[in-house]
Amino acid sequence: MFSKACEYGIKASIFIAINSYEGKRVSPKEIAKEINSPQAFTAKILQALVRHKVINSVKGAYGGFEVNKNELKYIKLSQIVKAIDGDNIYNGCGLGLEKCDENHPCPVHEKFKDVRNELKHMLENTSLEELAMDIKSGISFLKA
Amino acid sequence: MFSKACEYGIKASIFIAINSYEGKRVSPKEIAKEINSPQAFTAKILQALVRHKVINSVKGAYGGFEVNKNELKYIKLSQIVKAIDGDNIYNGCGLGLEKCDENHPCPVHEKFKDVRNELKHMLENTSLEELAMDIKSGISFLKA
DNA sequence: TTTATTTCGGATATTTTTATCCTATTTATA
DNA sequence: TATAAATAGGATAAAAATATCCGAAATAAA
Repeated sequence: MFSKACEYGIKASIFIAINSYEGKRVSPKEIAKEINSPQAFTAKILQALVRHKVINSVKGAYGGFEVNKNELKYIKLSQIVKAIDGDNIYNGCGLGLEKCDENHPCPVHEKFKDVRNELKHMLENTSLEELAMDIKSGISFLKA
Repeated sequence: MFSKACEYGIKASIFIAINSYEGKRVSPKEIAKEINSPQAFTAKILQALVRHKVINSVKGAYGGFEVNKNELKYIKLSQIVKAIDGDNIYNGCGLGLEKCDENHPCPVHEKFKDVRNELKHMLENTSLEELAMDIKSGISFLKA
């Protein structure tokens, strides 16, 4: 469904959110340990999220990654997914046709709509804040 | 969502279905041309579908790929997807956790359920027959 | 201003997925 | 039985995704 890069990006963002909530910046090293991901690769993904302005980075001593605490509830999963995997999962054809729309649909175009809408709805209505809260309260987990 | 291999597998199966309906067997060459896919790679995928008994092959002169005309309505998309991409899209964790269930859920476990159920429902309730009919009647298309 | 710390970004390596090529095997028909 | 037409399957190749390494640039504090 999502690429490894995107999975790491989502988990990393949640961990950053938890810490930003408490005014702490975190490093790729801490993040990778907490979400059980390869550190250098994770760092690259964080860079991409910064470029897309999903999260913020502060260089130099006492720096690290953070998100604006007040924006936590407005940052949606969809932003992270689009930043890393692009919008193919939103707009791309389920069977990979270059051109696939109402006028020239692939065999599963109509059937796929419901799935895509459900996914879209989920991604656009799930905030980093709620995901972070669930981790904090022990309801969900970032690694096995 | 699906791998390229799976996309080819679905489109190939539909084309085979159309032809089997008319009593004709088809070759990887014809299939690849019709669904706009690399021929040799498509042939490998067809082999996999045969091994998983989704479609049938007949070797030698006048051979080719076919499906039992009478079973067309009972062959569901889910069988093709499982044969090629495995059941990860069904059972795998949305964020790639090795262990992710009700007792130890990933951050999106609950939210993901609806999406997965919608997808599962679609795959398990869509038959090769209906997809083939739509192509035959010009409602949908196998290539752009 | 120097130092230690930290992100940035280019280069490279590894693994997986996608794709190609060639030979062996099977089978219907002449 | 010989031949031509097919699929089967192993060996490679190419491309994309995943992962690692290292030096450059930025920055806070001593």
